[in-house]
Amino acid sequence: MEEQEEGLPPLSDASSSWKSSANGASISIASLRDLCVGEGLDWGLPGGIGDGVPPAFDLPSWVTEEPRSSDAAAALAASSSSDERPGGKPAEKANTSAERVQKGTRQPRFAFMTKSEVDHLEDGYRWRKYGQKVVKNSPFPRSYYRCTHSKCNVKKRVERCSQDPSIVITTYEGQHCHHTVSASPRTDASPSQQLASSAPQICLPAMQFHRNPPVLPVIRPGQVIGPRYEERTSMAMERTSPAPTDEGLLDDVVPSGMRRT
DNA sequence: CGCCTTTGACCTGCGC
DNA sequence: GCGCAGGTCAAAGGCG
Repeated sequence: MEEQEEGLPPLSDASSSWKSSANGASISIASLRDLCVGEGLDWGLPGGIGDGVPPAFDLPSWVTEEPRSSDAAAALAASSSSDERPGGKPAEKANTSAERVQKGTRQPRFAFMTKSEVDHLEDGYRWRKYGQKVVKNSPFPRSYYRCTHSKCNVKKRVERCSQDPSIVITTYEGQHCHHTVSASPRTDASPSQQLASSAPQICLPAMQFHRNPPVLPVIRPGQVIGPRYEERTSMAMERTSPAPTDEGLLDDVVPSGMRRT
């Protein structure tokens, strides 16, 4: 993953975020490509959906479709090798590493950086927490969620940035096979009402970026992103001038009924 | 009662 | 082969 440093844009203008009108949480998006660098976190933000930030480099193909390298394949395979083992019984797991890799590489993954005090961000879908793990070099546990939709195997991981506890990192993996949250019997509110009443909110099932992936400038480790972004945005999920290519994207990922305009 | 979170155990991959 | 780390399972308990 050494080549990731090539062609990276200056950091100063590389931002894209939304700010929650409810609690001021600012939301950014990063690529898993950046998440995978581990210790030397290079947090990417999609300039393509920022406020006028020009695309600086193209996403590697593996971010959205397949790994482009063995490292990426391994990373993806390792994290998603059990995607298709309902019940998690060993006998149901892929029998060979090749099979596991093949299964594991099909899930597009994207990450959001969110400046928020709450860990689990309402994004329009319903999630069930299935695990929590303390990760190395981070004082904060990582939580694992799965979409509650019966036929949807989208997962997401939520963790706090060890360098800035105010930042929540949400990594989506997979692609929703349904459009939006199915109203829970437990809640009286409609999905849009749930969205409207909960915050911070992100309405970007990021895996749908695979059709129109954003480009990702990078934030250096330790760089504080929150306040600066908050200065740049005013409303949650509201963008005054989406990039032309994002209009369709926004339409795709944020059902019109869910959008707050 | 159904859904959710919590949490310890287990599995797998990887590096040494 | 062993240990570590990440990811997942599943039982137990809580909550509305």
